[in-house]
Formats: sequence, structure tokens, C-alpha cells
Amino acid sequence: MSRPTQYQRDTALEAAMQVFWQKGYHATSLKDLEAALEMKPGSIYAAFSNKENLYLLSLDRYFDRSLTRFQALMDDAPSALTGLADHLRGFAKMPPQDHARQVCMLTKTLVDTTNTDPEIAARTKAYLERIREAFTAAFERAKAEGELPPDADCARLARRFQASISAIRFELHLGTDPEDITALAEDFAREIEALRQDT
Amino acid sequence: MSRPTQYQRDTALEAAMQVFWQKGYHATSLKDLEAALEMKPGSIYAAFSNKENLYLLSLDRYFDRSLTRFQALMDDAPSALTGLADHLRGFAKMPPQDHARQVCMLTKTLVDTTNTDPEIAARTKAYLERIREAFTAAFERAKAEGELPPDADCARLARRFQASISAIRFELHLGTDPEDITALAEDFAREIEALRQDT
DNA sequence: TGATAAGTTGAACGATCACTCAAATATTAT
DNA sequence: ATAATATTTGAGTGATCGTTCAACTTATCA
Repeated sequence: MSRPTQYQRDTALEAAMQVFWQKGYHATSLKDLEAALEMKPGSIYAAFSNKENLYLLSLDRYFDRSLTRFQALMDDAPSALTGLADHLRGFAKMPPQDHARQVCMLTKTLVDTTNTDPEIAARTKAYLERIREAFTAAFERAKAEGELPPDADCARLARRFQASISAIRFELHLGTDPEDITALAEDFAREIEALRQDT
Repeated sequence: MSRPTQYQRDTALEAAMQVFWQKGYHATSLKDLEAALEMKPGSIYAAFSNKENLYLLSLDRYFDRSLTRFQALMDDAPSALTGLADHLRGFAKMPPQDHARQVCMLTKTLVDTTNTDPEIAARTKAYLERIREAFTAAFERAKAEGELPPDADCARLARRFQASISAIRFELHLGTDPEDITALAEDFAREIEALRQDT
């Protein structure tokens, strides 16, 4: 063997994720990938089969990271609703140069591929659902801890929560004035906190 | 002259708008356009210069139609807040086979082109802003008519309103269960109506 | 009817697309 | 050192990309 494959593969995948996330599936060419991964076409195909597969692996990576980060935030949160509200405010607090100041890669993928690449779209939908399930679980924790009334519709709240995130991230993507983004995130966060019932 | 140009050009543009809206800018090829417009490459270029220009013309068309429809709805609305809430509910009521059951073309364009085609992105941002201005004006009408308190932040409300539409339309795009979409739209619509103060 | 203009045609262009593979290079085992 | 194996290389593949244009058809007007 020549390369310490594990490490190299990981950094290559990270680079692939970044280009794909930036440019989207259709607009990213192999030239772009060669430059980003610092690999020649042959190596890319030896390591990742083809463009579509590399995209799917990038999606995996993105999904894992997103879910892990959310779980970590919730684990540290003093209460479920506080954690959820903070998650929303967190997007508005991103430093201006952060490369994550853009739409969610899953959202972007679905917009880009639903009517052209069914396989990619299907997997992406499944990922978005699993993330929404994590949100549902968080609202259910809020219910168990008495923050929400017993009859709260956690799945419905989760869908609205996910919609709030999409909205904030789309504004990040647009480069909207940070103040306006903070205001939008604050509106959504307060909606979450307003759900809290006294115990 | 050979063709009754006006009519033909209009139907051609309508067809172009539909393909572009469906597939997105990058994923739509000239082949796709030839099929949709029922025109040969030469005719397409004679009539519309090039692919980018044809896309911009399609965007124009989409924008004009969107704004016109919203204004018409508001003109007929018994009150501003009622009109705004109805606009949200309207998306959930679309018949299942409606081709408009997908993300807003402006949103899709920005996701697709922000990092690749600055010119298209810039014009699209301007259109989204003008639509948001129309929303702001609607909230200001609500204020003038006494539905909103004098200190309401209409621009902020408009941004949130636009975000709600994006969210609903993204769910339409995903093919989410109609019941869930209705519930989401209902949540957003009630948020608008909850702003109403007694007079 | 013939001249002029408007509009259509589709083969062909260079560029780029995703992708391949025989040859060269590097690593490990003997 | 040598053989066996793993990995990288990059020129080259056919296909498709957006685009052009000389030839052709159709419409209008004298």
C-alpha cells in the first residue's frame, strides 16, 4: 500500500462535501472535484466509483454530522425547549465567513435533484425525515419533562421547527443583513419558548 | 412575416418556464428545451439569444405572474390579514396534479445559481425582494385598517410570511402527505390571524 | 409573379462532460 | 535487492454540452 488511506479518504470526502454543498450536484464538474480533492480522475474513480456515488457519500457525511451536532446540543441543554430555541438562534450567530452560512445541503439536494435524479432524492428525503424524527423526539422530551402539555402534537411541531431552520438558512444563503436574520431567528425561537407551559 | 410571432413567442416562453422550473437551470439542456418549445436550436437562438437569456425571460414571466396573482387576491380580500392568511392556505389547497406543487421558481433559482451564475442570482434576489415588499405593503394595509397595532414591524412580519410560504412550498415539492401540509399551512395562517388586534 | 424580407432548419463546431485504462510509480513482503 | 502488489497518473474515450450559420422555406408587398 502507498497511502494511509483512512485519513486521506476522510479529508478527500470532506473536500468533496464542501464543493458539492457549494455548487450543487449538477453544477459541480469533475474538474471541480479534481481541484478540490487534489486527486486525478483515475484516483477519484478508484476510490469512489463515480460522481453520483461520491455525492451520496458526501450526503452521508453531511447527515451524520448534522444529526450528531444536534444531539450533542440537546444533551447539553438544560431543558428540551431551551435546546431547541438555542438551535435556531445558533444559525444566526454563525461568524460571517463561516462556509456553513448557506442552505442545508439536504434541502439544496432535493431542490436540485427531485426531478432529475430519483435515487439521490430518495435517500435525501429519508435523511431529512430522520432529522425531523430527532426533532420530534426532542419535543417529546419536552412533553415528558412537563414543558409541553400532554396533548401537544410533537410531529407537527417538529415539521414547523424544521421549516423554521430552512427559512433561516435560506436567508443566510441570500446574504441577508445579519440583523434581519437575528430578528427572524428570534421570532422563531420565541415561538418555541411560547409553547412552554407553567408547571 | 411567417409566424404570428406574438402568440407563438408567448406559448414558447410558457413552455420554457415550465421546463426550467421543473428541472432547474443547470439540469435543463438545449435538448430539453427543443422538445418543450417544439423549436429547433436555430429558432430558439434567433428568438431568445441564448440559454441564459431564455432563463431570465422565464424568470420575468414567473415573477410577473406571481406578483399579479397575489395583488389580485389582496384586492378581493375583505381584510388584509384575511387575504394574507388565505394566501398561505391556498398553497395547501392546490389540486394534487397541479404543476405548481413545488418550490417557488425564484427560491429554486437562488439555490441553484448563487454560487455559479451571479447575474441570474442577482436578478432573482431583486424579484424576491419586490415580492417581499408587496407583503410588507399588505401588512401596512392591515395596520392602516386597524388590524395591526401602530408599532407592528411590517418588514419583519413580511420576512416571516415569505419564510412560511417557502416552507409550505418545499413540503409540496417533497410530496409530503396533503394532511400534513394542510396542518403546516394552518399553523402559519393562524399565526397571521393571531396578530389581529380588536378594534 | 417576382423581389424582398422574415423565419426555420439541422448538420456541424469547439468545448466540456463523466469516465477509462495501460503505463508509471510507490509500497510491502521476501 | 527483488518480486509482488497497491496506487496514481493523465492522455484519451465517446457522448453531450451550448451555440452557429449557410441553405432553405414561407410570407409580404410591389
